[in-house]
Amino acid sequence: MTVRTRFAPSPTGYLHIGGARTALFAWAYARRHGGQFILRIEDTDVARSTPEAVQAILDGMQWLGLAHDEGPYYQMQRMGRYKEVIGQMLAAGTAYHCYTSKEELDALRAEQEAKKEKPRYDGRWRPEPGKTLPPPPAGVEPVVRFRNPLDGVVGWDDQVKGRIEIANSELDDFIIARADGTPTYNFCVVVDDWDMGITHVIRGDDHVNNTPRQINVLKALGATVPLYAHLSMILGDDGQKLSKRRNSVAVTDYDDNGYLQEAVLNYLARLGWSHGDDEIFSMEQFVQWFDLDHITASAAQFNTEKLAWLNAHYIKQADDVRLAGQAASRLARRGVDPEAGAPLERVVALYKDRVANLNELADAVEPFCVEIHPSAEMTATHLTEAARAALADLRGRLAAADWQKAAISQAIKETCTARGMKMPQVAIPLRVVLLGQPQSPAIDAVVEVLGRETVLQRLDKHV
RNA sequence: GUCCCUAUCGUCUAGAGGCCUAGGACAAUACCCUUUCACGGUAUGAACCGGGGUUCGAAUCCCCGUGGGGACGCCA
Repeated sequence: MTVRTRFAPSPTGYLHIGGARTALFAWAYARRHGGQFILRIEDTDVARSTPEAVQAILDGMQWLGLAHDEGPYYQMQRMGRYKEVIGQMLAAGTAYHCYTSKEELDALRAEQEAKKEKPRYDGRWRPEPGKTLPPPPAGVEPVVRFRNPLDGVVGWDDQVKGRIEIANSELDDFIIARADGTPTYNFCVVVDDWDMGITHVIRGDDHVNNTPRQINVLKALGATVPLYAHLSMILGDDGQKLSKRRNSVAVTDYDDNGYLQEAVLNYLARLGWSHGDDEIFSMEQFVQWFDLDHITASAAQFNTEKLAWLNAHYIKQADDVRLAGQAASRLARRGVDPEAGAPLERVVALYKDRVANLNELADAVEPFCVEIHPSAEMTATHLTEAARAALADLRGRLAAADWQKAAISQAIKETCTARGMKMPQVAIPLRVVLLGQPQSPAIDAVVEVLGRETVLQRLDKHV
């Protein structure tokens, strides 16, 4: 049996970080076992689903590199099939028409809540041997309800949480088709998972409570029940439920915020799953190692600092050309011409082991591309008379120097000696003049990469 | 209210009865490196939710509390 997993988001918003992890795990499981990963768009909520959201999900999946082998399937395009199955169930007696109005249902619910009972449908239209149903009220379009078993328990061996059993008496006859004939979620999922031959349902644990209902329908249909693995939820940095207001929830936000895909993927993989003490690993390794046995059953809190650490790690590893491209596009977005200054690949090489994200990298690179304007405060602090004199001295030496690190370093050292100054007393004012900041990578390397023309020109502005 | 899930350092986690005086990682602290700031290196502090069992022995198994989460829709 080949493994078939699926990711089934509803297109009502962006691909959020929790969904991304679910997708990652389902994808990895299919890859691990040489199976197929299927993408299914659950768009039956016509009021909330949008084509933009579908696109956002597709974009998010693509950014992460989670390619699907089949799909995307759209539930709205499968209406005929759902109706066909509903017809079969009605004929087989595993489903029935219910004429209870929404008002009656509300009243029933209120009554049950008043009695501190679990709100549930009371089965008034459920056909039973020897039971006489009232005549269908005129002009009322019925809903279709699933005829859930009355007793016994539904159970499954959850691949993450272990054995879960729920008494059928806890379940009621839920609606599988609305009065307008459209099928409902719990029913569509069942038909889809069945038709698509899904072997492993890997999804968020907010679906644990849907699972017994779905299993009952599957059984009524004579379908094979897949294996279920329910992933616990991801909490925000603050330990609260993820919210759009407080957290970065859309995966593409991470792109905007300067994160590399491999950092996000590695972080997500490690959030709720582990492989011994391994913290840093490639997607190839992840796919080789991934299993359902090492998934945590409890909720995990998102830790932005750890993500940042991973991101810094992957930036250090990244190819200079790739980083230069990233810096260039981020600069361009700020209206900075990335071609205007020193060669980006060389600049980026200077900063790649000092920054935690791509936006910081762009910040660092920017002074190499645009005219800089050190603040008055900055110049007042660092460009003292002595400093200016030293820089003037250095300018002369640099103008004549061979343009390579060793010679540049030599020129700076000579200036120090000539002026009777310590290295930082020259290097820091030089940084301020060249980059507008008192800190930078090794000053000789900065000078070299910036280029003679720019260096002399910036020196001239201040000395 | 009912049902379901869950509980190891601040955080992510290792741990499947003795290997645990509980390991790793992020973060924190200290020191080292250093031409500034970073990076890097070394070290330190930091946890088994509480109570009962079971057992020669429990972080690991069971029960009860407590905390957290979820579900109870003609939403998905």
